[in-house]
Amino acid sequence: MAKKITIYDIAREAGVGIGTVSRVLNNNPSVTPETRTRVTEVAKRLSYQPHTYAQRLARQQSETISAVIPFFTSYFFMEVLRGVQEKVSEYGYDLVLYGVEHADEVESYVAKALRRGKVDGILFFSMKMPDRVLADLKESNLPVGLVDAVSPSFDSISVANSEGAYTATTHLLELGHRKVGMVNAQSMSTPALERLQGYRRALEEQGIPYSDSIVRCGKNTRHDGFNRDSGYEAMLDFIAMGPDMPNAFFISSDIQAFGAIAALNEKGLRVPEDVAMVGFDDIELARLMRLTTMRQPMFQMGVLAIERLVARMSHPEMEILHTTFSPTLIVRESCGALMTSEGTPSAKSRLR
Amino acid sequence: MAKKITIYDIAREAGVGIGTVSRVLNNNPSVTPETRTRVTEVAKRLSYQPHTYAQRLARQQSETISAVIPFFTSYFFMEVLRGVQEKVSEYGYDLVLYGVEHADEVESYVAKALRRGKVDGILFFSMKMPDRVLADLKESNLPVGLVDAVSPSFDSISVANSEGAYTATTHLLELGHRKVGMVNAQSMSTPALERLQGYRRALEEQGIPYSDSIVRCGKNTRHDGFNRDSGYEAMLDFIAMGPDMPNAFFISSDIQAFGAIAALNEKGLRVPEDVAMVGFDDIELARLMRLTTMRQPMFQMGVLAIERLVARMSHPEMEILHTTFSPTLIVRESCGALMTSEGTPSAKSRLR
DNA sequence: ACGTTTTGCGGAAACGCTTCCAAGCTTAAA
DNA sequence: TTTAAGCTTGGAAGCGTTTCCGCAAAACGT
Repeated sequence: MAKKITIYDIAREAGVGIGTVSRVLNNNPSVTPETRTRVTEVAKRLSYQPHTYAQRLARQQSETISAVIPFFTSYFFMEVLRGVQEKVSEYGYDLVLYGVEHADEVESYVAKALRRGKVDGILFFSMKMPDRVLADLKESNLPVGLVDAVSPSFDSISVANSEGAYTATTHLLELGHRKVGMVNAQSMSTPALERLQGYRRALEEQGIPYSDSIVRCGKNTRHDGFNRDSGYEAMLDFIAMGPDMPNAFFISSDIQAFGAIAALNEKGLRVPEDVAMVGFDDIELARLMRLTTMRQPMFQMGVLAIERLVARMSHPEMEILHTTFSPTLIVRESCGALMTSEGTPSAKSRLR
Repeated sequence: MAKKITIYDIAREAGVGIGTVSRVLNNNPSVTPETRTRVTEVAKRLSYQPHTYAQRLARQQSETISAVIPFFTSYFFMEVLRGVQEKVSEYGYDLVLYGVEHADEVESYVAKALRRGKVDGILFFSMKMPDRVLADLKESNLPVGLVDAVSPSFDSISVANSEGAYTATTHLLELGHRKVGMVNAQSMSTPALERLQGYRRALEEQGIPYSDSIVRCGKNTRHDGFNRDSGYEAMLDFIAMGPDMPNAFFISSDIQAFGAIAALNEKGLRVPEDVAMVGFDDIELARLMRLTTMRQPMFQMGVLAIERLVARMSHPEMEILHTTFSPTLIVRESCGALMTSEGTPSAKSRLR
């Protein structure tokens, strides 16, 4: 390792004081152009690199934002994270990533993050946090943003889950389906709960009684049930109902919808001919699979989350802002809306 | 913000010196049990949190590992990153993430990362770096690991691309296909190039002349062409060949294969009945899509990358290690191997 | 009883920066 | 010419730790 160069080396070499060196390096205007160039040149010649942590200690700020994500890797988070990452680097901050699996990990993480000065701001993704943690967070005055979660005390970016589910279900209803089932995720999850509500509301609005018997959730709990296998299991369960099985489904995530399609195909049933469905998320592969779904502006949510957080970092007293995106219905073929009059999918469309 | 508590506050409150406080906090054994408990109690009472950056400055190390990733978000990287993240937090390091789009960004990033003490180690993903950058990196003595890339001067974790392509192509050949085309990614990309070589070798080994005319790459260059649209475009191009079109394809990534399938379906062609194909990666959805593919142990690659990096951080003089994983052939239905004797896919299988 | 070692501890120094203050020099105003 | 007001500048102080050095007291050996 080449010997470490500090501002003292530069000062000596350039025949100035360390204060001047620091001023030059930080573009402080009160330095004559001559001194400035001299110092700059020496710095370049010695290929000086400031010590990040010394700066952070002296400046009392970290230039770091952290993101706390449950179930690291799921298409939804990845997409949001892309927006986050882009914006973070645009602002010149560092992005440190924490993946947590259980609620207790959040707690221990928060404790660490609260180490004075460690981060300038934190983004929590889809986390349901214990009240005590929320209180600690609030008391610490650390800028915090919530993504896909809501709490009165912090800024949040979320999606109108209930509304989206309502739209999806209504779409199916308007297509003439009377028996619309739902494949849901684990009911402990807030988005899952909200989507269930929207589904229910749509049904009731059309005078169709809600029934627990046609709402299922697979047993696989990974990612709170927002996974392929949970959808697969749930659909297998439905198929076992025989003729009583619903012929249309609102499915609480695209990835579960893919699992459901797999289950249907295995049993010789086809989408949308035999079963119509609408998903939720609009992940990249939904387009490929021709899945009708509710689009969430994931990338944009990530971008906005950082913009908001940065704004709060500079204006801590800013009023708390909650932004809810309304998912939009993307009609593809899985809902059957694009079927030709003969009852077969249009030329472009064949879902398996 | 509650007033900041420092070791001085603890020292005063506990009636000891700061040295002792520090020793207690760092589990240095030369402190009597009584003093230790007294200090510990005071620390807890004041809910002391050490200042991370002061520690890093004094200790001269960052407890941070960074990952530099091109094209943030692609299934491959995400999966590897999951392994990385898991291991990093197990070791108690911070993970800071950099997404870069162009080679020049890498350069400026490396410059920043080399700021003394900023990170304890860096992982580069699938990056082809200018020699000068490699030299700088080497000279800096900073522990570096390469994932999905190789260079003589650094540890690396990669996949036997050529071998994998060879296996995939051979599989198709053994199934009786004589005209096997290839959908490739951008040829600037090393993995793409290596996969092409493997494909070619397989052909030649079976006495089939290689022909440029049945190797295509879509124009979409996002992610170096490892994306859905590039596969879609390439396949459309093939279809335009009419009867001369190959009836089997090795496709350089699963995601491209999905695009290719979409193109085929649009034109009324079916997989595997009309066209057989083998992909590469085995991303989660490959299973769902019944795509025969070459599996890369992505998660495990991430884990190993960190283990290796941490090992190098403690033993800088350790001999440089290159690990190459051999992808394994996962036979599903897209290759046609599972067709029943009647020439139709088996019960479970229907790829569109 | 008296050296000699060991143990526990206090606090200065160091880590490498930013920032503030005082001082030297100019330049402008009176 | 004198005084006031700007500029530049050097360097001390401060950020919150860790660590090293030295000292006193305790433990040990004889």
